[in-house]
Amino acid sequence: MKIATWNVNSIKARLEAVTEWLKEAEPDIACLQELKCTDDTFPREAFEDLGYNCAVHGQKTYNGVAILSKLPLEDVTPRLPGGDGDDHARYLEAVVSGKKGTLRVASIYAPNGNPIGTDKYTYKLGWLERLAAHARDVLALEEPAALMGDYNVIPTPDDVYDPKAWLNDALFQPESRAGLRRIEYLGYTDAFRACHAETHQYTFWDYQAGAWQKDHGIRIDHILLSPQAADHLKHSAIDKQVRGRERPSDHVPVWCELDL
DNA sequence: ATGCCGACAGGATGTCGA
Repeated sequence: MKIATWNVNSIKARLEAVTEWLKEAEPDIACLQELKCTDDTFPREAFEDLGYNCAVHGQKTYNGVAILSKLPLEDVTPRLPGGDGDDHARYLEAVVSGKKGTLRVASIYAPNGNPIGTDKYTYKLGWLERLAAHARDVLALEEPAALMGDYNVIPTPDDVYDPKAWLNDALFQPESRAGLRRIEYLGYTDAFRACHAETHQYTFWDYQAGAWQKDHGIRIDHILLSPQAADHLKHSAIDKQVRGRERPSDHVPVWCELDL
């Protein structure tokens, strides 16, 4: 089973790019983030025509997450537990049944958190804490699970072209990195890191300052696997070439293959 | 030190992203 995640930065602006990539990459499951559209304006027909079922948790202008799946989606659940009053559409979870059992998948769009020292940064750290608490509950189910999406966290200095340039950014703060690490230390595996020893592999390049041309990227989109899923991990990769196409998202797809 | 670019809402230019 091939599962993927991609922050598309507006599904309306990216519909052609996304359908083109789906046709060539042929993931069984694709988690999308930053739809920037409501449920009723999500272009589900375009994906259903390619054989995908759609679960959507949208929001006008900001955020919005979806799960596309060639297998039927069950137990579709939007929103992280806790965080009363949090109306951001940043989390969507569902269960699919494969040939060898179920896989729980989550499409995640963690807050950016900039600038540091503001309530946006506090919100980011609190959101990551809520995610960790939920990840712990998912882990207790002792089943294959993949929590994947835009975590908006650079895990280590090896995941950024120039660590010094990001020292004052919310994505690279010790507290942000600890928030991601806390989830990994519960027992989750970073699928890409588990498959690749080489450093400086990126999933995001800013639109500005020729970041793509200079390979000034950061790795912030991650697939975290529960032990029962990691046991079936075969391969993982970043579809970097997508960033060089017409009207690209600033993020590219990350995927992994599970023997499920 | 700040903007660079791009999407959105709205109908000019400010907000947000990372």
